[in-house]
Amino acid sequence: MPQLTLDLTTSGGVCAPDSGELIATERADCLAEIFKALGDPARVRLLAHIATAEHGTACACHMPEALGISQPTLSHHLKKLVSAGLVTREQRGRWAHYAATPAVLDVARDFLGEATHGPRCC
Amino acid sequence: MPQLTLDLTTSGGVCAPDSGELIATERADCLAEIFKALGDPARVRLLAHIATAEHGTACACHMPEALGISQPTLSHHLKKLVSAGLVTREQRGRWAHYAATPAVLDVARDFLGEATHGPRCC
DNA sequence: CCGACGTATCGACAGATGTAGATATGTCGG
DNA sequence: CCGACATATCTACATCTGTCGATACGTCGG
Repeated sequence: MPQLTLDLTTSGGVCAPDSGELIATERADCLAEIFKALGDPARVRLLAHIATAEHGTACACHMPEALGISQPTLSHHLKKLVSAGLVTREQRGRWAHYAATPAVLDVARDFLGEATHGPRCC
Repeated sequence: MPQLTLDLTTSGGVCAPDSGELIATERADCLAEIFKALGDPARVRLLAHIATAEHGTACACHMPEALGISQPTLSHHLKKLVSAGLVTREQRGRWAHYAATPAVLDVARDFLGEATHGPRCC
């Protein structure tokens, strides 16, 4: 059912009609998924740990003790990061190595940049 | 019960000892709170809408219809954004105007930048 | 082939979250 | 002072999330 009510209220009021942009639902969903994956302290530390590792990749074997979480919990968090595309998983023998995905990080960073710079007036 | 089993497994294994940095718990909590506030499509669109508004501030009055959500839900989301420090609230008469907080956005953006650039090897 | 090991999945549970209707609070116009 | 209006809070509820013990899966060494 479409909104047929003409909002004449705005013309009578003082509030400006509206000027902010509305980003597409798909993009909002995509960004929200990325940010949701980072919405946990354990995963924030995890990503930082992986991204700053020596060769850009980190083995999962030492993470439980390093972060103070159980191994199933670690696996759960890593799965979320992988699902969001923030990190990639590579099996090497019996060890799992994880690496950050700069492209996806940039997607989030670009959005924050747009929001920071505000309306491109000047 | 403390773990008394000496993990000599690591010395016998092939996996590198560990090199990734561990960021402080406080910082991880702070970042996670920011990202969690952005971990919802409605709030992502909300922030984009506010940040791209004409004078950098947006009135809440048109947001429910613009985003297709109810007024209590909008208020709930705005409260989350304010709590995380991503936006600030200013009451003007009977309207509430919201503005983005670039400093907090930069905190999140800087973290993503660190994670993107990976280990500062070169 | 077997046992040790690293990792993922399953099951369960407490707690958090998104949503909207009903209601309260506060502000303006008359 | 009262009614219209913008916004926040309260309440309720279904769903999601984080956590970990138990267990299954896959890989290696012997």
